[in-house]
Amino acid sequence: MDEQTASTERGNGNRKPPATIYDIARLTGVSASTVSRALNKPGRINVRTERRIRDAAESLGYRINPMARALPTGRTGTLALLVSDITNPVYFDLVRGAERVASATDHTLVFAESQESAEIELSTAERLQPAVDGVLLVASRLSDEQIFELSATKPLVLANRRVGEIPAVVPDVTPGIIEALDHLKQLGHRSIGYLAGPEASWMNRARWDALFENAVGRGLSIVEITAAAPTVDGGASALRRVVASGVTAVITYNDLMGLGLMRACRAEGIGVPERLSIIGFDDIFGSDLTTPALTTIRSPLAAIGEAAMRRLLAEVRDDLDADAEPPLPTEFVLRESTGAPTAGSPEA
Amino acid sequence: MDEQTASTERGNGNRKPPATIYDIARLTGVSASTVSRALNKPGRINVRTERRIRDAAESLGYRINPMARALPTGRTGTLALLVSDITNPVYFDLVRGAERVASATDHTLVFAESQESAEIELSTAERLQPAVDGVLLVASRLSDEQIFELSATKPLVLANRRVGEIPAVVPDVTPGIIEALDHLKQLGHRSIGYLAGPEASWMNRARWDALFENAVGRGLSIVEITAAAPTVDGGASALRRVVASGVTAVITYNDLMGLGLMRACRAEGIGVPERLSIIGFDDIFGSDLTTPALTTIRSPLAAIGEAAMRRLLAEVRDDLDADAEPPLPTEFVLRESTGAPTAGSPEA
DNA sequence: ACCACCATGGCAACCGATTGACAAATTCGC
DNA sequence: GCGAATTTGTCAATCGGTTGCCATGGTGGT
Repeated sequence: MDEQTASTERGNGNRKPPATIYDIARLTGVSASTVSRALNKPGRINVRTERRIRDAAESLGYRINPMARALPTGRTGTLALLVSDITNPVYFDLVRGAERVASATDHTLVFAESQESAEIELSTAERLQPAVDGVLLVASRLSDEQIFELSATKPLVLANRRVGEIPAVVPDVTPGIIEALDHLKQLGHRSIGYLAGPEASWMNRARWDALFENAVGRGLSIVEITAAAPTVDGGASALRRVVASGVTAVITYNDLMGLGLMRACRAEGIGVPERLSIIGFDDIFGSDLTTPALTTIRSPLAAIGEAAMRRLLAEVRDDLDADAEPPLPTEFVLRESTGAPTAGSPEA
Repeated sequence: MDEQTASTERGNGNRKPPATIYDIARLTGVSASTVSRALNKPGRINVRTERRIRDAAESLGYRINPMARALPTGRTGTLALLVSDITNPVYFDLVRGAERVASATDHTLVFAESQESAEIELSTAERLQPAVDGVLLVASRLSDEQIFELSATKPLVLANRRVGEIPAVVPDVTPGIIEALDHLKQLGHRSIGYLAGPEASWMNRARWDALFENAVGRGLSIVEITAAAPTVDGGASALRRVVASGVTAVITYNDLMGLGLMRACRAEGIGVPERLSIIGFDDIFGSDLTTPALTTIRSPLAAIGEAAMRRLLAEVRDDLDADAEPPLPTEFVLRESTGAPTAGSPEA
């Protein structure tokens, strides 16, 4: 006794089934294959016939069924973008740049987050892979092996991480860091702290390494300070350790932590930049809205998103050129959260 | 004779074609249809056979091909989410809530932005529709007719907008607004401004209407002030008009504009909240990081995203219940950008 | 006139999975 | 022990497009 029969009677209502190439074929009196060619292989079919077919398609409101097309061709026309945390403003511009390139090339972007969990990241990537032509992993937390395996199945590109020979797009952190260090040195700072990001983050390593290298070269002392999480709260709760370390300036793994640190300073009555100079990383939305506005090292996020997506498209198309990647330098953005240390000359 | 070891010869290299149910069938000595049933219809197949098949699938690293499945069934297992602007932090939590529900039900979320253009929104929606089971339109800028048409093709749900009988999830703006107005009245404000959002925004209308209704009922005077854009810059550039209007407090269409207004005040030396009280809308990321921190009317964005996605899933499944939607009240969040007007009692 | 050649359109075999109909094998009732 | 009921698994059609190959007819060169 199943009432299943009257499926579309009530409720959701009456949706007209979408038109197919067979409908167009019937309407114009040609075969389906002719319709298919008229629509995709310009020139292959007589212009007048093609016109008729296009008109018929138009009048029927025809939209190609991407699934049906994907089956024989193997191309889905969609690309996946995986980030660790959507609510992290760092990815805004990156996502946006990627989206721009994707839609400019008539690709659909599927987007997912891994909630900072390597496990979720892996299962999500695996779930997505069969449905897309390629995957863009942003700041992946996976192990090198896992990434290699994923990359063996479908085209894969990394952003803000490097693994073996797998195509990757990463900014050059050095320029911004050099500027920042020079700036701090010139202000009179001698001892600098780095409020570190997640262990598993490749970018965290890259930043620390560049920082270390260049600080030492300039005769500045530098210490790594650990934090609970690369978030506002993580930055805030690290203040005690920062103070205890005795540094006069801190560079944080990202702006979120810088902002958190600043907030904690305010709560504790520690003047920024009088008693502590703070420099963030990334230049996310909002870092120029605080008081004082956050000095930071900007990553060219939109450009990274675009470049990574272009690289992925090349990979999908199996283009063998794609070498002319322009460099993506970071840039020091001077705002208000840095100043001379208290031991130096007093404010004018 | 397994030369498989040489995984990455050159270039993109040699990707092994993914396993199909036919591979499993061959390996286990049954037919493809048996494999299909073993994997999807628990109980339909002998348990021992099913076991063998599942093991074989596992060992081959089998992943179902969503395209191939979608063809006969008509179900793609993916849902589309369309927002006007990804870089608008307002959508963060909403997107996240939606994503959570989608992945909890094993659905893939496709995500796109319309860059505040109705035209792009329409074409994107049309492009996405054939590839998904349903569409979630957030704060759509389309006309009612266009939305009706889209909704005639596939299941569609609206968030932050209402059109006819189309399923929609919108917060109840009134509670937060009442609290905000009471708060301002109590501080001594008599004349309030509303810095308006986009003409085409349904939510802008809804907020203004509720504001107007309740302000009048409280004996407060209220004026609508237009702004160029619902952004930080739009808010900043509206400061002159705000000042000219003579109001002592402003409620802005969203936090972005509130933040912009605050920034402009700072640049002009206008004290907040001493000379102007500012209340935003939404409680986006960053609104508690400024100085002063922005008082705002919070929308339950994550809950909206979740509810909307649940509604969409019900729609897709053709569930006929789905009436028990809990209300989604806004909430007043008191921070530091509001205070007594200068004409009132001086600060203690 | 003869033939090569090109433009045009149709036929049919896929792509990978689903599912109704049915055959073979097994179990059960009496 | 015989037919009936129930499992268990196979066949073949189908979803909507794509594409290699072939058939047809017209054109032009010599």
